Amino acid sequence: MDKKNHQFLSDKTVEEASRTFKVLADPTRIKILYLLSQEECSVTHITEVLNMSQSAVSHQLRTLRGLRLVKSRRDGNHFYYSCSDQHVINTLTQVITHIDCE
Amino acid sequence: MDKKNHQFLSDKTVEEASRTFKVLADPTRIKILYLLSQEECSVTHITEVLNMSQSAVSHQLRTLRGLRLVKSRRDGNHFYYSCSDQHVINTLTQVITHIDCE
DNA sequence: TATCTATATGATCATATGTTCATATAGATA
DNA sequence: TATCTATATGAACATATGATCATATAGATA
Repeated sequence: MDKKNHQFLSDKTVEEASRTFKVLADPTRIKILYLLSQEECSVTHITEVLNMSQSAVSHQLRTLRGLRLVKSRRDGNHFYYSCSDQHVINTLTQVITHIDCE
Repeated sequence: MDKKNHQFLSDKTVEEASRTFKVLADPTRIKILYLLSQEECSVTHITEVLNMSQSAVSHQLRTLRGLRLVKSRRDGNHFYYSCSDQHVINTLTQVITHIDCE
């Protein structure tokens, strides 16, 4: 039971890290975030590009909004979404880059 | 439907990224990987440090082994585990560092 | 050799999560 | 104002996942 020079993680840190990775663990959210990292998009546009149901996209956007990873602005009947957490985007991009360069 | 200068992700890339993030999404695996990133550990040691059942730890190690994120060596009755995917460790460390510096 | 220790693993069960379906709503338009 | 369009959301359902329990196994030791 000798405690060495470890950096122990607090439960809070672990939970927060888990939360971050959980968001990125879903293929649909990966696609949405990657798309939004390149341009602001309306829900309809996301739906068309990803070839998904409007409902599924909206639900995922709600999740992402709840975690403050995306933000939206209204223009008439359209809502335009964009990324609002550069760190998460960086993490996503790094992993994708690493995968693609193999 | 105008396709702009997007980097589109292949399904394979998305799936692979998802797989990576899924592993890191579980608190138990975060703790195990972080511990192993600091020192090689026996299953018993992990079990004690993380205060978890031997079975739960073994199951997670099996998962991690299957994804080649950890490797093990035998010494008599003990199995010593260590990390074998530095990129995943880097990703984990970066996210944790970002969380802790806030 | 009988037993103990360290580890692995299959089955089961509860929980979490993502999609679909149906429906609600606000702004635009006829 | 009636209707259409874009988006949001609750309910229901199927699937995935992690922990536990019971048990198996190989090496160490009495």
